Amino acid sequence: MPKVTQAHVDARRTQILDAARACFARRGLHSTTMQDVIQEAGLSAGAIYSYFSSKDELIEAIGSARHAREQSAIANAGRKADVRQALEELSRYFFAALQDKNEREGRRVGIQLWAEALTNERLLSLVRRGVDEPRKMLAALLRTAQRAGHVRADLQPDALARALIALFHGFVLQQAWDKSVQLEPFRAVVDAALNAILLGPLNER
Amino acid sequence: MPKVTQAHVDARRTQILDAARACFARRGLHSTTMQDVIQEAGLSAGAIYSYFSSKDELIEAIGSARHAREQSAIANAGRKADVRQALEELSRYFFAALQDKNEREGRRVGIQLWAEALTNERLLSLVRRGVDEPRKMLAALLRTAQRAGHVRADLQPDALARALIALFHGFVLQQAWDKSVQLEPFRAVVDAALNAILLGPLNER
Amino acid sequence: MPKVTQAHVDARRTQILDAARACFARRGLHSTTMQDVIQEAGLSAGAIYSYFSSKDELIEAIGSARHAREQSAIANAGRKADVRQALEELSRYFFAALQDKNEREGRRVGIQLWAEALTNERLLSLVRRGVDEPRKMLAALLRTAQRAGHVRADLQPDALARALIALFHGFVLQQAWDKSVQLEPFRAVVDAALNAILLGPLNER
Amino acid sequence: MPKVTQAHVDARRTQILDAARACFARRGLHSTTMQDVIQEAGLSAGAIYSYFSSKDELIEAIGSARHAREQSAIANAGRKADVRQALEELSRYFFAALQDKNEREGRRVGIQLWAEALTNERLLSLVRRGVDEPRKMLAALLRTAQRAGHVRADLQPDALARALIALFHGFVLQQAWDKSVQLEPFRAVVDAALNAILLGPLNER
DNA sequence: CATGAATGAGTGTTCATTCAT
DNA sequence: GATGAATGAACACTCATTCAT
Repeated sequence: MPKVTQAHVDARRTQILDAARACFARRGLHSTTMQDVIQEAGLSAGAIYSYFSSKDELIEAIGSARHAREQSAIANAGRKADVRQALEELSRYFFAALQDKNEREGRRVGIQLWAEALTNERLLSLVRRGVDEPRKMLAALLRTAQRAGHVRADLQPDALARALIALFHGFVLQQAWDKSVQLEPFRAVVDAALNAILLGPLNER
Repeated sequence: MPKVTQAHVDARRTQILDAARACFARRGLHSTTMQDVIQEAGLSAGAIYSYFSSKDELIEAIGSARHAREQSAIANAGRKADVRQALEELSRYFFAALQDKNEREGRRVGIQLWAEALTNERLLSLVRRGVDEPRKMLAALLRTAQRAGHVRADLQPDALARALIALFHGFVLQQAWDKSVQLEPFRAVVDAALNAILLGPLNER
Repeated sequence: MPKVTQAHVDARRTQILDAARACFARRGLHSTTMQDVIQEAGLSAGAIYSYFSSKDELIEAIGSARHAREQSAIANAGRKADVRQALEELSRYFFAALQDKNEREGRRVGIQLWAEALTNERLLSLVRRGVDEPRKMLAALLRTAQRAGHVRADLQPDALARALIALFHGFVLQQAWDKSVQLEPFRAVVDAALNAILLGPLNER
Repeated sequence: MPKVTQAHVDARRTQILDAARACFARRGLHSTTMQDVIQEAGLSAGAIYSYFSSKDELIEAIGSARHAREQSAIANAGRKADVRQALEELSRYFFAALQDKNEREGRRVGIQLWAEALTNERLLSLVRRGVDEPRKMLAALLRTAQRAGHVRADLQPDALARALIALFHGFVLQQAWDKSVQLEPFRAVVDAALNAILLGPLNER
């Protein structure tokens, strides 16, 4: 019977990841020293290294956690049978996340992971999955709708899915660069875009 | 009379910036050492430091050059009086740039500058101007068209401009993460989106 | 009345020393971490530190045990009144030890202790006694034989003893560096050398 | 035309190796920190690492230099056609080296390399060659002499060679552990042993 | 001017040891 | 007693930058 429960291990890992995320958001992936993380976490170097074997692993773990969270949220939204409902749900989720001040740190780190992925194989595969999984889900959704005549026939579902993802990624960037950027007007544009995609009775109202 | 002409100075600067860009694209802003740049440029440490006073300045200069190039291209396109023509010109420019294999390095470095901007004031202001100037230009264009009834009245020109920029930024990311991503289908979606924005006789054909 | 018997304490100490010896032989005195020893022993850090107060003490204890074992074996052999018998007994003991696969670990660690002794006073005194005690014993033996005319008069008993010890140490090294080294031919040479030392009727047969 | 000559590079390497050797002899291979070597050499960390890429490489280079020196000395001695002359030459060389106070450091480090070789493949191959090359040379010498009837027929030349090497290695150890050990009496024993090996008229005087 | 050897503060990481549970 | 998570000083090594030649 272990004296230290799995719950304790999880708590420590979370504590460390939270500290690392805060530091990375504040000073950047590379300017953050392990010393920074150590202080922020209120632990010792040894303690941190007994949970994560390197700074890179810490970075990867943050990317992983981020990926997992997004994935489950997206998968949830995608379960809606109705295209419009699913898209609305996804839109709701993303805009809610974008509004969330607590998520700000996470988004700032996320952007750094996007850049880091360009020169880090493991992060690249993580980031790719973060694009590919939602893209496939969205594309499947749109393809079904397209067959039923609810989506313009001249557009590729896959490209549409990519465009929606690009829209969100691009907005995450703009918001990170400028806190004063307004979410609502942008949301109206996205909703209009979604409506423009959808045809038929759905589109009438 | 300077022994070293301005032309020579410019050539050296360009040589160094090209070398740095190649290194940054290959190994990342932070993993690239000055030694890497020195070797790639085929110069000495001293030579490089006589043109740029620090690695940061090198990075900033690359960002600046990138900004300047984009700005002039965009300004050019924006000169068209006709909204549709202007948008088509911009779309043409961006997709041409995206297709350009020689620009691949530049885009990879660009993404890293986006991330770096989050923790580097000078880069942040550069990146912001890279968003704000095109945004203002686009927004002005769309506002004019909107007054003339050629753009849906329910959408804010500024938000529309942001969305178009987000779309491009997002696609730059996807393309950088996955070389196999197809440009054409995406372009069709963007064109459809642009058309959806534009109303009236312009939209008929 | 102690709850923990001396027998139990001894067993634990032996268990720890065996584990440490195995690790030291495998990875070297310095590359072996206490964690390695802890795992090999199947105990906890705390348990080990309650028997040995430091890694250095562990090393010293291994040296001590090694010294004690050799000393008693040599002392036994030296009890033979007859020089030839004593030398044969010693030769037998050393070559038997050298043949013993189980002793291989011990010899590997022993060599490391020889090196360590150069910078560790306590080990140095241990190693010195490991040379001096056999040397004095051998020298006394040879001196007696010399007085009886059984050993060449022109050689110093003490230097002869040193040479015999050097011969064995040197061979321990060669064997440790190369497992394929043959013992028998070397033994023949040592026996010839011993015979060359001994004169008179002893040497006749 | 390089501003820095090969001679300068060699001088720096020697300077660093000398400093490292001094430190290693004084405090041991493992207790010596790179900081120690840096101070002893009177250089900076960076300077040292531009000549040797790691502490291990420094250690190996010292081993290599030691090996090279011994090898050439031994090869020289072995050139004598006459067995007795060659053996005397070798004996002279080794005892001269053993007497040399300046070589004391080198011998102390050499012993540590012997131990290190047990857990370091590269050092092992170096140390092995340090045994095998002299052994083969000696064995060839003895084999020739044996065929001419000048060496006892019942002893294997190779084992004899090993024994001579063992004798020297063993004495290096004893001398390192105890500075007061006398060289002369030991030398008399070795000479006697060499004579015992050699037969015929050579052996008469 | 140009060079590139030299600098040295700073980095990520390790590991012998401790001590709260 | 026994445990093993936690400590933190110490380590090998890097790299942006300088400056004597």
